[in-house]
Amino acid sequence: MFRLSKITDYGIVLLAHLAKDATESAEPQNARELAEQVDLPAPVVSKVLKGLAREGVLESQRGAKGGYALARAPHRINVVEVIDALEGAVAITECSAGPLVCSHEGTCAVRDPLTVLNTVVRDALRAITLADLIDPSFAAVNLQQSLSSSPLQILGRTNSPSEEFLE
Amino acid sequence: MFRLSKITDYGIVLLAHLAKDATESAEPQNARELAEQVDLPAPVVSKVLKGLAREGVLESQRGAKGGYALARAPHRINVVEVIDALEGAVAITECSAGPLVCSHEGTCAVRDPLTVLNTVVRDALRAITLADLIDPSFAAVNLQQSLSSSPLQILGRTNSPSEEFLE
DNA sequence: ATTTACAGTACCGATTTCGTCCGATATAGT
DNA sequence: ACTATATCGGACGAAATCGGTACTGTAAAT
Repeated sequence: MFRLSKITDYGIVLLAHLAKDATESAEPQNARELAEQVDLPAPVVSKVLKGLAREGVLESQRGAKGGYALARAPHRINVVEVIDALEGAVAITECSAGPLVCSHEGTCAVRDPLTVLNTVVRDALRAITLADLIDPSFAAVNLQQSLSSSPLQILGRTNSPSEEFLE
Repeated sequence: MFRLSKITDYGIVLLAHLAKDATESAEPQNARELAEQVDLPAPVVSKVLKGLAREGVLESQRGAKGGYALARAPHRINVVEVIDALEGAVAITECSAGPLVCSHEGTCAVRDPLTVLNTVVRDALRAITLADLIDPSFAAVNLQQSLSSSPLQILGRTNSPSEEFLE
């Protein structure tokens, strides 16, 4: 299905890296060193960090001894913020391109439901924070649990899903 | 954030259209007529329908009087199936391109969590069916509810999210 | 003043996506 | 059998997007 851009992927890796070292060192880390540690080209890392700083996920310190540091504690930075910062908060669909798609019936029949889809996905990702990403126990536990439960049950719907899909 | 490709968007629109007429007419609808009804170029519609048929979301009938029909009832076709059929089930990230990203620490620290992200998103979309998309009450109800609840609560986590985000 | 490091932007190459087209194959009706 | 109708499968070209680089400007520390 849809995937994140590499830039966003890098952003998550970089933030996770910063989050792990965020315990004591309140000192900002500069882009070049960070690039070495993560083994990515320095210009790219710089670009990613700039984007995150512009949107308030990171705080930047200019000049000598400058660098980047998390703007908040890891558990208060969620994944949607990161994605929005690096890919510009585009929605799940862009009806903008085809305004006449549903012209024969006035307003499109699935536009509203698609925004619901969008909201569901965003909510799911908003619930995951940087702290979760660097928590070794997070992956194992949730991967298992999510197999037996459907997130939308919480919306009051029990539409008996997902036994008949092979994937 | 990440968005669906146009092809997938068209696919959802087409399926919703078919689902609405699926009540009685078990007769297949041909691509050309469908294209007119939805006001999309015929070759594109054809391509989309082909993809959906190949993956078993639609059933195709060749020859004269041929066309496409839903392979199952609308409530048994979910959104993830549609996306997988039309975009090839690519994952949320593609580490394949940069195998050395995390070489300095052996295995990447965030790979597993990212797969969790992927699972969460897929589960959220799997819970939504074609029947939901054409149900007028679906959008209004869930848009409202999803604002006050976090899908991940169901995973046994209560990490008190989302009051501090402006979006 | 000099050095360090972020800020912003512009740019090019590569990749992906979008839409189209064509020959082959299967079915229905005459 | 023949013909008209439709899907099947793949290939192709143009357009848009993405990934990565480079360059100039600005701010802070010594």
